[in-house]
Amino acid sequence: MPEAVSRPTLEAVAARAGVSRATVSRVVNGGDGVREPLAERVRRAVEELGYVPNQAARSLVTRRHDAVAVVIAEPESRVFADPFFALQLRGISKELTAHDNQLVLLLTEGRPDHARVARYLAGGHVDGALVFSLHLDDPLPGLIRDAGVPTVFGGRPHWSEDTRDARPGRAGEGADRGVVYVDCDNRGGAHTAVRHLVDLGRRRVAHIAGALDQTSAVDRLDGYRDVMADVLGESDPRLVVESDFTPAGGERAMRELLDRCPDIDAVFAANDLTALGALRVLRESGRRVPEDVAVVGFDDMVPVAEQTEPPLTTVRQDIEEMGRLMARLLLRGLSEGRDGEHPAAGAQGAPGRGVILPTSLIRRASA
Amino acid sequence: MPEAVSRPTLEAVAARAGVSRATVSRVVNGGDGVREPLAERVRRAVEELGYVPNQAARSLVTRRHDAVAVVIAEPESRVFADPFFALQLRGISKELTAHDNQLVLLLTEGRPDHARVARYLAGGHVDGALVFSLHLDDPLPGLIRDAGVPTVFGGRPHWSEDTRDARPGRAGEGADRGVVYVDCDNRGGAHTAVRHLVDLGRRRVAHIAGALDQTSAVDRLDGYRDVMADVLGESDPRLVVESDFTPAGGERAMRELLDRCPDIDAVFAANDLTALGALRVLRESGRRVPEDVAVVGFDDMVPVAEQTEPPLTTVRQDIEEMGRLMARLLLRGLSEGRDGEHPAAGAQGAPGRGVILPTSLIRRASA
DNA sequence: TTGAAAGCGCTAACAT
DNA sequence: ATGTTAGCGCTTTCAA
Repeated sequence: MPEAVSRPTLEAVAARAGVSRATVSRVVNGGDGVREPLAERVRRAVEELGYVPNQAARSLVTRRHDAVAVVIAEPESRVFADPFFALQLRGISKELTAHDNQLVLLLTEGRPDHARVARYLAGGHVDGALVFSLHLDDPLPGLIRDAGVPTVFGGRPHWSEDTRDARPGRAGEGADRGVVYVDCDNRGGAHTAVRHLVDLGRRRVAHIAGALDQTSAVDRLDGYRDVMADVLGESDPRLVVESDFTPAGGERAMRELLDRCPDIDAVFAANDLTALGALRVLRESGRRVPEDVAVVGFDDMVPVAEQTEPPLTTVRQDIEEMGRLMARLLLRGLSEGRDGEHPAAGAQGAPGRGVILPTSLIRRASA
Repeated sequence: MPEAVSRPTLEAVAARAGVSRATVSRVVNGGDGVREPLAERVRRAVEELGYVPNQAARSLVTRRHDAVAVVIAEPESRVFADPFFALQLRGISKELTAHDNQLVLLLTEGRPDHARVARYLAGGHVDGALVFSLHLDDPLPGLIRDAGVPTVFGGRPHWSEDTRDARPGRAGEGADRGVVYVDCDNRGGAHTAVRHLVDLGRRRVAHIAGALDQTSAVDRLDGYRDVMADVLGESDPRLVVESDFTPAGGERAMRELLDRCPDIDAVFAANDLTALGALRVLRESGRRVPEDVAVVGFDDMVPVAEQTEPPLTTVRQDIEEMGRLMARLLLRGLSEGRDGEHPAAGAQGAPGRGVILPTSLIRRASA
């Protein structure tokens, strides 16, 4: 297989078309200000020579890269293993592609990688970054902020000071104004799920929470509490167990719950995987689902939710759309930054801090 | 948040260190041929200024990008949705990172994207490509070949003319010599799985094949046939059904199989998801697993395989390692291409055509 | 061992 | 509307 041979340059195209480099450049970049017959000649020359612009040369002068970094921290964690990220990436990819941007994927595992990523971003290799921050104590988001790269976060960062972070004493504390992020309505979705259980007549509704160092877990817990407080005046703290978003964790939590309160008549699990574990323990314990205990999950990971026994009622979020939206927000911010507007605002401009996507309840057999 | 401010240049570092640009360049790139005291001064200046080389400028002259494209065709398909790709990406990412290369992710959906990807690769934006080709009729691999970019394939391409493609009349036909690819030992893994079932005393062993336009499905089928022919002299064609790697497909196939041959005493499913569907139908039909029918899957997608009832015996492949290996092969080919050697060989050099990773049987309860 | 200088291929002022 | 020209920041001969 041949090495990449030297590609034709602008110069070559210009020679072939009998025009100057500037003219070719104009045609190649949108071509306004060039009379049609000439433009056509140039286009033909481009075609004949198979000319493709050298991006490096172009970036050198424009200081743009038409490339965006996607940073995913700790791919070991559950998140990367489930279809979640695949879908999100797909959404991001579609949007970037539609705007002729490339996707540079940065996966990190641990500290040394953080520095590497920060350096890369600070190095101005990409025009912006889409960052998935997962854990409360993750230093990466901070580093990235410091790198001064326009950024949109996936999932509410813990320092977002958003009002939906209902925990007193946290909101606003050390927070940044103007952080742009996209998330699904975790709290609202949880609300819907628990409401559904309550509407079914259930009163002893337990919650298996996710890892509470992730905002999604916290928000879902808050949504659960909203309803419980609303309906029952107060929620029995014994009905909540923290878990870790995994099936094994779900099993452990369910056992603990059953141990504490054998009279549970419903469970809202922080995600579908957790629900999977819970279902198994419920079955082992001789309880029928949904007759004895109704179960609702979160995520609607279809391959999982449809295959459980019974099929899982769960809260769906449009994951691909989240990805697409993140990319759109970033690109919009970038182009605004370029077009003057609020040059200093970059991606963190007008659109406001966070965009929350709606969720919906998918009813199957488990509740 | 500030826009990316103008970063310090080589020039600035040179001025600060009181040396020429050339000297700084030397130090930054490995620094041989520069006396220690000077080199040290340069390093300090780099440090103080927070200098990061401008990759565009560098690429412009070196014609290298230290970037590799990962092309994944049809992310709609099952492949992208399951943890498979996430793991593979992780392996690739680790290896690339270790060699200071960036990962440019190219996801495609359909024809228009093919052209786009081909153009991108031909445009010389990256040094090489890692390509996942899935389907027999996928034009992408061919386009990529024509683009003249050093490439390593993930999974045996259908035109690999490898000897493990046992189907007569196919081998060699229109094939390329020297295609580099990495795959797991699909045929051997299938062999092991079926052998295991036979060793358990099963004789009516059925196979639910994957989509036979993918080489992995074909190779697994071949492995199954190897053993059946070996043990029973010949395999009953009614024991094989083609499916599609999905749980729903597995259900359909299992029904069909049960219909044709109610006396089946074992099933080898093309992957774990298929096995999942098969298990459900088996249970519905009143058969016990493994007592009445033993079941073996393929992939060892842990979250699935451990959660089935009963837990699934399956063939494991080291997916992350496959990714890592692909990247390693490509980078090696690239550096050989650069260092002279067989400049024309590029990534398709000495290492030979395909690298096949071993598989292993993970025994759980289903067989 | 170090420095000076010539581009890499492109865009964007500025001329015409 | 088109051409001329001056770099973008870097590596890499070539000279010293």
